[in-house]
Order: sequence, then C-alpha cells, then structure tokens
Amino acid sequence: MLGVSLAEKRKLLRQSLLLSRLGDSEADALLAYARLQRYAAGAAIFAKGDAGASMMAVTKGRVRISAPSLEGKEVVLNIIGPGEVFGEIALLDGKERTADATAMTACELLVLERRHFLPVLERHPELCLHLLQVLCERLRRTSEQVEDVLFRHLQSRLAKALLRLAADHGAGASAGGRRIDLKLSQRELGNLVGGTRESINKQLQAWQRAGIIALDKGAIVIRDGDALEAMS
Amino acid sequence: MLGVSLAEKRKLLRQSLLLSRLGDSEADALLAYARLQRYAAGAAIFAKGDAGASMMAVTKGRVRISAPSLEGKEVVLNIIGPGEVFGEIALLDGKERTADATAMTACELLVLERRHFLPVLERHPELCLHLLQVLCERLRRTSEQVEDVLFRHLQSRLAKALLRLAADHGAGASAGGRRIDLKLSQRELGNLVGGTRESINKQLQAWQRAGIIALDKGAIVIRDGDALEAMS
DNA sequence: CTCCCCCTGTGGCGCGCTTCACAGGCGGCG
DNA sequence: CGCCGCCTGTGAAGCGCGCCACAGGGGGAG
Repeated sequence: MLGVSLAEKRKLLRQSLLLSRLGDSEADALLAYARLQRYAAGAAIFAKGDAGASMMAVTKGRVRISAPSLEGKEVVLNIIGPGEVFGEIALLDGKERTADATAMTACELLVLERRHFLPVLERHPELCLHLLQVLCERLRRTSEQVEDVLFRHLQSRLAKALLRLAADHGAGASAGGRRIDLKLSQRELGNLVGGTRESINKQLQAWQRAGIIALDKGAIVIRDGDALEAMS
Repeated sequence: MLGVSLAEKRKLLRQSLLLSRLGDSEADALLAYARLQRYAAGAAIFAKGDAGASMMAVTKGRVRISAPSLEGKEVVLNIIGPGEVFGEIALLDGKERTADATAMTACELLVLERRHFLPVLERHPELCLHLLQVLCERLRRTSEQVEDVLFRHLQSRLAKALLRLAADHGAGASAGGRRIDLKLSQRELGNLVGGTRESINKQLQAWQRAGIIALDKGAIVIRDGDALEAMS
C-alpha cells in the first residue's frame, strides 16, 4: 500500500464508472480497505489459473486481459482503460482467474478484496445491480466475439477492431482521420482479432495502398472509416 | 397464463437452481406475477434483437440458445435444461435479446418480467448475489468458447462437446458406455462446435471406426471416454 | 401411397489462413 | 560499440475445413 491520502483515493475511486454511484459513506467503507498498487509497463498483474480473490479498478494506464494457449498463442479478450474495472469474476465467485492480466503501460490500480467487498455488496443493492449491468455488458461483448470468430473473416474482424480501438482509445480527429495511438504491435493486433501477425500485416498493407488507412510510426490513422464500416 | 395453482407454481419454481434459495414469502411475491407458458417442439421463444424484458426458468423440456449469421448459419451458444434459467441478460439490462431461443422439445417455462423482478431483486441481496454467480458462470463458459474456437481444431472441440453433452444431458451408463440421447442432428452438433454437418459426419465416422463411439439410431454412445478426453 | 424435406454418408475441389523462411530496421543493454 | 531481441514487410508452401455434388433413407403431409 502506498502512502496516499484518503481524499486522493476517494477521488480516484470516483473516476471508476462502476463505483461512482456509491454514497460517501459507502465509498469510504471500501476505500479504507482498497490498496493502491502500481505496475510497470509489461508487468504481469495476475495469470489465468491463479486463486485471485480481488478485483481492480484502473486509475491510470491500460491493462490487457488475455488468454494463453498451450502452444504459446494468445487471445486478447479485452483492453481496460482508466475508469474501468477488471477481475470481477474471480472476486464474485471466488474461483480461479479465467485470464491473464498484464500492464500494457505503467499502471495504477485500486485493488478491492473479496472479503472486504462482499459485505458492502450485501448492504448495497444499488451497487449490486450496477455490477449486474457490468457483467451483462461483458457477456454481450463476449458472445459477440464468439459470433465474430465463427461467422466473419479476418478482414472483417480486423476492420471492426480498428473502429472499436479508434472509438474507445483513439485520440480525436487529427489531420486526415482518427488516429489510434495505442502502441499495438501487429502481433498484438493479431491476438486481438484471432489471427497471425503476418495476416494482419498483409491486410494493413492492402488497406494502406487503398488509402483506407495510414501507418505512421506505429500508430494507425483511419482515413476512410466508412470503408472499414462497410467491411465490418 | 395457464390455470395452474399457486402451490404447483411454487413447486416448479423450487426446482429452479437460481431461485431455489428464496424464502416462501419472496417466492410467493415472484410467483404472483410469474406466467407459466408452454411451447411446442421447434417453436421460437424469442429472437435476437427482440426487445424482451423477461427471463425464463425451464421447468420441463429443453431450450436451444443460438445466434444466427447473415448467411443463414447458426452457432448454438447453450442448451438449457430443467432447473436452469435463460434470458437473464435482457431482463437485467433491459436491452435487446442477444440470441435466439428455440424450444428443442415441448417445453414448459416460468416467465418472470423485468418490472416484477427488479423490485424483488432490490429487496433481496442474496438473490442478487446468486444472480451474480450465474452470470459469472456464463461468462466463464463463453470466454472458454472463444478460446476453444481460436485455439482448438474441430476434432478437439467436438470431443469436448460430446463429453459435455454426456455429462449434462446423458442417460447414465448403458451397455458399453455413456449414451447421449438428445436427438441432435449432425447439423446441430456442427452448430454447437462451429463446424459444418459434413465435417462432423466425417469425424464421427472416423471415431466409430476406431471404436471410440457408436452411432445408434440418432443417439451417440461413448465407448471410450478416455480417448475423447485425450483429444479434447 | 406418393411427394418432399430433412436426415446421414462420402468424395473432391478450393479458399483462407497459418506456417515457414528470409530480409532489414530500431532500441536497449552489457 | 556490437549484439540481441523485438519489430515490420513479403513471398511461397501447406493444411484444415468449408463448400459442392451426389446418393440413399425415413417420416410427415396430402
């Protein structure tokens, strides 16, 4: 636990979309127990199979949620930014973590333990209902991912992923289009859509030649969002 | 609504794993509003995109939860049997249904409406927590499905599906192995694992020739579960 | 009974994507 | 500084599986 004032922690907690609707007293009840924790870029936060019983709210940085395969492949299930939470599942049911969590950048997280969180949850139906919303949203996303992988081709999935990245993490419209500034390697992009680095590269090159996107020192600029939309 | 006594409805509700932990008074509160509804085999219960705001508990029969693609393909996301619930997502967040629900056999369902359920939920944290468990379980399942589709070959997914079907819906050990008696066509099996009817047929034939399974008038008998386990 | 639809069963071709192989660039670290 | 590990970029080969084609069977509707 780092030496951070209660007031500062409360401010951080307020940023979290999930927890923002707590009253002051409840927020303080949680905060008394919440740990503030930092991770360096690339650090592992937890691994699939761990017996974790906590959930995290991101206050700074970006976290990758992914699942590894036996042969060393990996799917990225989600990318979590400031104000969002992850790891709720293990907190709620007390079982193993279902995926890896890795700090993509330097991160600052508020960590809430199951044993502290559950009592608060029982006394606060609104919080409980809100958590249900979060899980529903996740479930919608994940089902959609199943459908996408089974029904759509790589091209379509990639187009969709770019649009989503631009919407969720993009810097606003710069010269000539929306810019995705997450420094995602093509390999990571592949893991995000369920394809190989090579396939991603070829598709991006083709789109660049067609003037649909531009590749600019690791960032991707969407020049023709409509074209991507049409393919997705 | 069918003319069924309160006592009978309560008995049905008790079977539902989700709702079984309500006290009598709460159960009655819900039951006053719960509709009992029947569907013929093959009937559509709801469709993806519908503005449904209810959830169902299966008391008799079996329901297929699936998602259609534009080109007429379909993924089966789940098969719901007696004592289980489905459709919670739309009930909880009030948005569109994420999938189709179809009666695989003649069915009897208890239908709970959002406007009746939410108030009960707010007054009963235990129920709320239990619902969170259900959603967590779903989320684990669905994530696993994503991983399976991306990492495993059809053979492996099919082996896994057969084992799961045997465990969840199988009639106990009959002569020479566990028997899967759901009358699933090979096409439906294909939809369950994300493959075509033809591929499923070829794989099943190969396994039958190897003595791993037996096909017996539409049912599948698992003769060598260990072999399947090894492939899955 | 006949027709029709959906089922199982099986072979072959083709496409999408992975895998492999190789080349060159850039940043960090001893 | 040079090495090493990561990155991007690109062509060629291979494979899993979808798609097509065709054949025969059984059950429900007329």
